[in-house]
Amino acid sequence: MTKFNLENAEAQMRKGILEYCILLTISRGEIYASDILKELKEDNLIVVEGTIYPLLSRLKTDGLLEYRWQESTEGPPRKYYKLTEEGKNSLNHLKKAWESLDKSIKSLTKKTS
Amino acid sequence: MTKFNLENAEAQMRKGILEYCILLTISRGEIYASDILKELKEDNLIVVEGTIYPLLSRLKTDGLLEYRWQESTEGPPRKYYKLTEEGKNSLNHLKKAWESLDKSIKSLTKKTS
DNA sequence: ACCCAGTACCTTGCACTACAAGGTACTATA
DNA sequence: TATAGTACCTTGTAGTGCAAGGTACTGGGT
Repeated sequence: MTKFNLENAEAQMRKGILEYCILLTISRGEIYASDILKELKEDNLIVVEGTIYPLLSRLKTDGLLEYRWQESTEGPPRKYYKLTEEGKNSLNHLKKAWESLDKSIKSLTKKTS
Repeated sequence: MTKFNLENAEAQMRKGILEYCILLTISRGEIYASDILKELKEDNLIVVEGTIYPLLSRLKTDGLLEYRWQESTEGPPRKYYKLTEEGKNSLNHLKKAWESLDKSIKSLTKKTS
């Protein structure tokens, strides 16, 4: 017997939005994975390492991101990511998609209340 | 070589939100699957049959929804769904989750611009 | 010299979701 | 008795996030 899992449902809600959030964060300037995680946590977005590394790799392979290595005095070298032109374009599209979705939900909520 | 697929990315964005949208729609009163689809399309939310039927079944199994059969003069009988008390509770939680997410994105966007 | 904590990268296997494609069955109309 | 329209449902696949684990660099303590 399955039981409705609210935490899971909320996690599902965050899915898919993540890509948009990461592109948004990188658009502010060069940044590396661990710091992206910290930034997102500050805005109450829960993400973990196992999620972000494969995602960054995929976005790099897809041509939305590029990176350079930089030495660190506090540990291993870091990969600093930034958006490519294509990445900036895609971010703009995702922004429109988000706004459209936001509008749809607001419309639905309005009808309901 | 994979290529970034914007439509897919936008579809991913809608994932997880769907459950919330369906509960919202049903909370307005008894309704059956095909009409839920029409309502969501009116608000620019793309959903298809193969998505909604398993989802409704799951929400019923989880105790968030209940339904009754009703004959139709225009075709086969329909399943009219409505929220249970637990369903109303979960909807409230999902609403809060959505608002939190919305807030996070707005905060991120603000920093960026 | 050695170990350990902290940082930063990455991979593998699993669970979950949406979708495409197909199927069943009822009604009304020609 | 076909055909179109409605409404239900299932199966297989692709894509995503996560938990858990692994590698490797730095610096501080003993």
